[in-house]
Amino acid sequence: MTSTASHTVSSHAPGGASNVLTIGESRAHCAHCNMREICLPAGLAATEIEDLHAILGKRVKVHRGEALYRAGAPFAALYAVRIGSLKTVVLSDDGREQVMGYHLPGDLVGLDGMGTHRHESAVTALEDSECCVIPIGHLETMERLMPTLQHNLHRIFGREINIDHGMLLLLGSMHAEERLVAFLVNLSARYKARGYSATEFVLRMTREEIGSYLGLKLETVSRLFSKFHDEGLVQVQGRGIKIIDMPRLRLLVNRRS
Amino acid sequence: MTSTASHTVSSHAPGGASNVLTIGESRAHCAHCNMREICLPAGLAATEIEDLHAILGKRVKVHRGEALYRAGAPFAALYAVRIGSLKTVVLSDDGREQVMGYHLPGDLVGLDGMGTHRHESAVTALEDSECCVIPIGHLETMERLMPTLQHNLHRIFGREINIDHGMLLLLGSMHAEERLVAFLVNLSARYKARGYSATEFVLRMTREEIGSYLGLKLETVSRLFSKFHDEGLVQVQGRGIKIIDMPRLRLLVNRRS
DNA sequence: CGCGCCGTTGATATTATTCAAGACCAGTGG
DNA sequence: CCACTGGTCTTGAATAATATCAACGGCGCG
Repeated sequence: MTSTASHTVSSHAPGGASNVLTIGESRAHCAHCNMREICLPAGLAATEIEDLHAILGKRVKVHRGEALYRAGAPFAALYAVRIGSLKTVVLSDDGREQVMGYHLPGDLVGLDGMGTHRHESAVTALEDSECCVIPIGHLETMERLMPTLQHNLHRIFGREINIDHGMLLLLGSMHAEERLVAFLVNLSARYKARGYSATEFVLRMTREEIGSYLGLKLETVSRLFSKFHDEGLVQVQGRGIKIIDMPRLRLLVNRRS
Repeated sequence: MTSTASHTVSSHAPGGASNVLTIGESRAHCAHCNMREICLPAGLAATEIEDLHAILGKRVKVHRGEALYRAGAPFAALYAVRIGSLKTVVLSDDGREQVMGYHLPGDLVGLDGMGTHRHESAVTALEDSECCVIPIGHLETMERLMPTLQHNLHRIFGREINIDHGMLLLLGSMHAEERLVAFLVNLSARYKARGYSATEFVLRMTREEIGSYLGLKLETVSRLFSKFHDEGLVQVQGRGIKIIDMPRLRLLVNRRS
């Protein structure tokens, strides 16, 4: 992980001249991070953000396909996604793989380790990504000193639970079509909240991963995309998505039976 | 576990008003509660448990079929189940109901309110039940003063997330049969952890509720119970369950497609 | 260029749902 | 005591939804 990577990825890094050495060089600059409003420091005063910086570890870069952490790894930190996207995956005993989360910049990952102090699932980069490391020991200390941070953390835990409940509702009570629509609508909202286009985005998961995430087979996902495309709801070109008729999409999520 | 109800509530006056009845007398006695080892105070020193008592609200009694809280209610407290059993339910926009949790004594419920400060789901008693109330404001204060409590809470949050992930795995990748077996095996383990029989227990949910919980229809649940019964895996008599062949059950959970 | 992964599409099989009928059971009132 | 009632549970047959199997096209990459 401390591997001083051979090349810089930096789609964001200003000025090429800046340190090629390591991403750890600069601690995360929450104050200037685009995601500060939806990430951990949301609502913190400037001075508090400084305090928070004091406990941040170095950032880590995760190449596409590589793991931020694997199932069974000791729980040492939470991670805030800064750039890129990642998936949370669990492997059942018999080798079946299930995608349980799809994480965009600003999301906090790693919470699955809090219960047992070991990560129960693995997190893998879907593209070259970068995460801020928040060592858990330091975080707990800081939390005791900063009620706002404590509160933020609780909010984030709660949000995580709500997200999971949303997925339970999706998997437990929706048809294939509704699931995929809900997935698209949800993604749209999340991209919008992050300042990206709500109508045009690129999926970072294969059909198989999307299927696993939604409890469907990859063929079903593919067929549905084609269907939506034909019906003029969404333009689909491989992983490129352009939402054409959002109102009608929303109707589809809650159709009866 | 018929918890010495020496101080049970004086049956309230007729003309019942609120569905939730607070118990005036005794604060919860964690120190003597059968569930202390799996509940919030697990691992706390005796003096710490006393401190924890200081912030506990009154206990509440919830009659079968009534709500501990409803969706949309302001988030004011967490609740520890003391006696009985409850379900967590969400109602989707179009009126579909989905059971998302089945709670036994020792479980902490109400965490779904942490994200937005409103409960996103409702919790309803499946039988006459009793919960300890832990006001959230007091809890956050206490948490700052007691690292052990803070840590316990984090563990519980994490456990909750792991439980949800388990359900996601179940709903996302298991067949009907596997789901129902996993449900039984899980229940068995939870009853065992609480000092009850691991092989004989009574379901507190209807077939429909179980189906909702597992993403199946009630008829499917019924058929599968009959099938398991015929195969000598489980004796099923209405809601009475007696596990006959646990090893074979375990095999069924992870059968390859 | 050829190879491997990914995505699409069709035909078929399987699984679970839906619709329907009736049994069971506890509680209620005549 | 019995019949009645409403909710729950079981079971069967028909149906719909999704998975599976299979073939092929495309794209990126070494």
